[in-house]
Amino acid sequence: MKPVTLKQIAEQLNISVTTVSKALKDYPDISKKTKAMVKELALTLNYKPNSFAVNLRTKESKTIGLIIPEIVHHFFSSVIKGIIAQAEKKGYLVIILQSNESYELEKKQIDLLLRQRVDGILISLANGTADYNHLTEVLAQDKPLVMFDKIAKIVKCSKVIIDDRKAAYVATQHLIDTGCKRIAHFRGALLPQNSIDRFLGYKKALLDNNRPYDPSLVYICECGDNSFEEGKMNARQLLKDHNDVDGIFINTDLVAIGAITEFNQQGIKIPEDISIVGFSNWFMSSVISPTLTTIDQPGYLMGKTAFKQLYKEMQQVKNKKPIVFENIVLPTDLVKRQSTK
Amino acid sequence: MKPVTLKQIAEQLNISVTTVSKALKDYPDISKKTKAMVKELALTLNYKPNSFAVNLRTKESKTIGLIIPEIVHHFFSSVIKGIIAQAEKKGYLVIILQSNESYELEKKQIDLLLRQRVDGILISLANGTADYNHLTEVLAQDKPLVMFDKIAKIVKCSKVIIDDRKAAYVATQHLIDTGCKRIAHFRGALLPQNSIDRFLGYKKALLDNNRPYDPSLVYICECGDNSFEEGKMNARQLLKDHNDVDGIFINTDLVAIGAITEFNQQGIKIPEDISIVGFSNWFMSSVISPTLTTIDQPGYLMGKTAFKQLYKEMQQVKNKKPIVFENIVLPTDLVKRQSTK
DNA sequence: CTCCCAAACGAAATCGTTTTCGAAATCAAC
DNA sequence: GTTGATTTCGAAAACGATTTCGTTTGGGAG
Repeated sequence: MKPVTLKQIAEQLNISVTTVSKALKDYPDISKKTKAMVKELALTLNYKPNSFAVNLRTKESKTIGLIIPEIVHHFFSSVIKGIIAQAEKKGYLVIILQSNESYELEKKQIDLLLRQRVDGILISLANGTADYNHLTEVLAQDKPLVMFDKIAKIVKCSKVIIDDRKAAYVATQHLIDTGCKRIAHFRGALLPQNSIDRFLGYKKALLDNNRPYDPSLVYICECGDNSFEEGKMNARQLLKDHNDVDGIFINTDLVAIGAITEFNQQGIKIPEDISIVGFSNWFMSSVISPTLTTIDQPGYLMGKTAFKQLYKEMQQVKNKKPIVFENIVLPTDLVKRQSTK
Repeated sequence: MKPVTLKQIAEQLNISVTTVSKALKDYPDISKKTKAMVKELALTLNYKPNSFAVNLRTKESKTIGLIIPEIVHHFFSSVIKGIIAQAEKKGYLVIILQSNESYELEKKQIDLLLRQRVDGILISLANGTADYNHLTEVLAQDKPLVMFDKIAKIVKCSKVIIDDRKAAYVATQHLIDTGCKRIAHFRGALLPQNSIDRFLGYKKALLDNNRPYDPSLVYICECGDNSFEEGKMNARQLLKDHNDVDGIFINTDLVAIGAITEFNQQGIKIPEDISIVGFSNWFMSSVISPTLTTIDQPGYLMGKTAFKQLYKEMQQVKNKKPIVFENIVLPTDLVKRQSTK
């Protein structure tokens, strides 16, 4: 009933706990005979080391924490999958917490993870996070912290991101290259770095092509939930405000799909009347009609890369070496489909 | 740098570790003055109890394990969200593992979780799982185990499910009621209980309405990955095999959406030529054109409920009471949309 | 002044491992 | 038969907290 301990094995074999421990870990100073004996009994008793005791001694938990704004989200769940897969390979377990885009929660969760003595933390910031003391506290303890996707440039730690600005630039340039004259932008929330960078890429592409930048063509959503509904709303508003827009670069595929749906319903033709480029390459974008031109954002790879970097840093800490921060930028691709000419 | 311990606090205040521990936990035999002193220093030193040490003594980890076949999946990620939200409320952390539909992995992961001494386990079975020794091992240790969604009826533990058979019956009946004469079924993989029950519901609805059951109308997919492509393939095959089918009940929304796309491309009209009912009420099904009639499967609620049941059982164990198993069946709804008349 | 009781604190055992440092035993060599 | 080296094992001290019993102290009652 109660889990088997080293002590019980030792007593049954009339040897010491020390010997049992060493035998199971193949220490060289234990005879083959004893080792065989111990291992066999351990197996039949179904012995499993008590991780608390092990961790307490070794000061390693073989566990990492993951804080993410939202789990039910294709991109983020791909990231999670990448992280978990990679972590498992290296023998690490992952504790997942969802910040719900709340700074307060995020703070509490960092605290929880530190109490839990995780070996490292992966985090994608909540939109509301503007103060970084909870993060620097982690770093001050020499505990590896890697930020991904939604990061804060100011915090001195490793980061795994895509080049949002460049990707947005490419997306906008594509609209220009395919003949769009007046290009709008659905940007979503105001604050997150993603939103800022994508907006800047959009703006720069316009200016580099000697197009005027018109702020009234940029649609901001205070609610900023990047929803299907947001896309429909913005599309409706756009049709009211400007009848001359013939291209839109949209922050997120889901919003873009909302917009497409609205345009379809109102009889606006895509791409003849309006071209659309989305962002994420959510797999649904190849299913919608018309299929959506978009920027491919490699979620699984990002998760995998983020864990690899965290692992590297955990090794550095283990070897008493200083942590070397890295800034990893993953490539993105423009996926051309039917929503642009 | 290294985390603060009770000992350090004790030394700074010239009192014993015992007193510090008791003060922080508000034992009645410590004076208010000492308590205040200790608590203040603990705060300024940013003391966080070492969870390993605590767990080792108390034999509670305040951690549960979650094994799920696939994370990147709208239904499952909703379940995860429900579980995590509820767990956090009760002060539990969640370790997530993905079995990738592999029995071998699932077995290893159960072992991992037992080593980790989690207080309980939530699991949705892999399709390949047919042997349940790894699960009964958990139960034999008096460790709460709750299965959800993809369960094994044979295992004696609590389960949270929907009534797949009934839901499928309702779906099929709806096709019959709206005038379909010959109704096919895309069933996906052969093994999982879900697939079996939905098939049985489909069959029973036919027989109850004096319709012949024709096995050639049931499409099985050995790959059984419930993909968009599977839907397209099955649809293509169906058009070749039977030109008289005018209704399909499909195992999963994603497959249904694949089928719809194929039918759209081939000029088959929905619902005029063929009516379709899906399963899940994935939010994309209200976005596709035509919108998809489907069975609403409450993922978030299922996660929440599963954790609540697990929590109840963990309390029972804590209070040395026998675990009471429960079978919880959550309600489903038929959501009528454009893909049926 | 004694006795007793309550309030306030501490010593020590415990949880289950790991690891250092000796100690015992075996064996070979001289 | 002594010495030295090699195997093979164990005692004991950690790791950081919790908790059971004592022990001390002070004050009040008699």
